[in-house]
Amino acid sequence: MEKFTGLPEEKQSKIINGALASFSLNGYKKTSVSDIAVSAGISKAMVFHYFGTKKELYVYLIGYCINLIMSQIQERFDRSITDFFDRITMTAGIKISAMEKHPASLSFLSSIYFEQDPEVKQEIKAVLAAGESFRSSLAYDGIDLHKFKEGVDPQLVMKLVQRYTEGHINELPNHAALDVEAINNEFQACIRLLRNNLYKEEYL
Amino acid sequence: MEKFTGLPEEKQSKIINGALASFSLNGYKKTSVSDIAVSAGISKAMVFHYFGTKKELYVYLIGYCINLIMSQIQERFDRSITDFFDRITMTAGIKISAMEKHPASLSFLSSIYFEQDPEVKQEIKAVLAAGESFRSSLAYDGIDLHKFKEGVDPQLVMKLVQRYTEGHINELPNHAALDVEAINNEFQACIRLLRNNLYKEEYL
DNA sequence: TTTATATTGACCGATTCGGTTTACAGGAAT
DNA sequence: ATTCCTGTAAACCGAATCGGTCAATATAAA
Repeated sequence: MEKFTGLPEEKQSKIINGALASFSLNGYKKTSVSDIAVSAGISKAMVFHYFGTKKELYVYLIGYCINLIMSQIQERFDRSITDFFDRITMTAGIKISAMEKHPASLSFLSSIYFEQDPEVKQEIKAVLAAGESFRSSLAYDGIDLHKFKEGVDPQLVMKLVQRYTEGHINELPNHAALDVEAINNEFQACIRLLRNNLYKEEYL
Repeated sequence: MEKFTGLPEEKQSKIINGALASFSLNGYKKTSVSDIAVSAGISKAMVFHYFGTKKELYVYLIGYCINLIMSQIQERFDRSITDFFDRITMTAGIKISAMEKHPASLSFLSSIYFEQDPEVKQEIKAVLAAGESFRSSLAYDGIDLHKFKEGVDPQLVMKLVQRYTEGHINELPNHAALDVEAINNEFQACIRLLRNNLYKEEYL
């Protein structure tokens, strides 16, 4: 792997982005190393020279993308925000900016969620399990759950909001940059609605 | 092909939907006939028995899906609506209901738009060209273009609206049935906005 | 039981797969 | 000039899979 990490950064990016695009588009099994080589503008032999096997490349990409968004999160995450909905708004903001800066990595990470090939399923499951607990800690740690009305399950609210933001983020690449703000506004309006109806009156 | 069209309808559907799903997911080249057979619950030999070749199957699916949405359109299209925005609202309604009734066909038709394999590119180009003029006739034939303010290009407005509805329709499968109405409302609000700002005052 | 048909598993040559090996181009050191 | 690296790709490998065929079997009508 040092063979690869020693490369000039620009070349690394080209290879990584080529591989990410190929895998995102067709999944693990249906993506051949030749595809990746063509998409990265190098020969097939170089892919093996750099990464050893197709699987090692795939696993490397998973780690690479996760590191990328992890650093994005650590850079912008503000643990001092303890309000449930403010926290959601902040994490959504991080997601959107990550989508703007590293679209290929994000779409690759969503693609691994559906990957079924037994050759990599294990590795994905592990990384996804780890990510799950991390994500829920981002959403819940230090949050004032007592602001909710009785009978309201924050976990359920989280699921709801999650699906909603997913839809919006999927839509993002289809729109020009100008629309992003409008989408954001709509998102915030939705959050406001939920807060108004799910919080106890004294916390509005 | 009569081998296939003579089959009980339910079996035909299963095969068609399996093939549509496979092709939509992985494109022409990356979809093997074995994939389709598994997805349709029959043996690979039967696919060839029914359709002759992989390409014939693909071309048949294109025709099948186009017939499907064409009949949907003819069933619900109202040529007497001459207002530009009313016409758009109507066609969007048709699209959405088609998406609800035949999601696999719709997603297959969007996938052929990006298909690049030379074995089928020609056929797709032909059918797409024919569709283009048809679609523009749906949008423009008999429309009162003089309602627009001077300097407003209806073609441009069409492009704008088209992109907007695309985004919403892509989002559709991600949401529960209850959300569809909300999305529709938002769509109509957008149309209203455009009409208010692009029509001459005497037509508001 | 015979006959016609629906269906498939096994098979074909060709291609492509993941992965290896060899050969070559060019710079550094001798 | 020659040796010796090193980064790179073309050619190659056996195995798997491709699109497609066919002989054989299961099924049902006669």
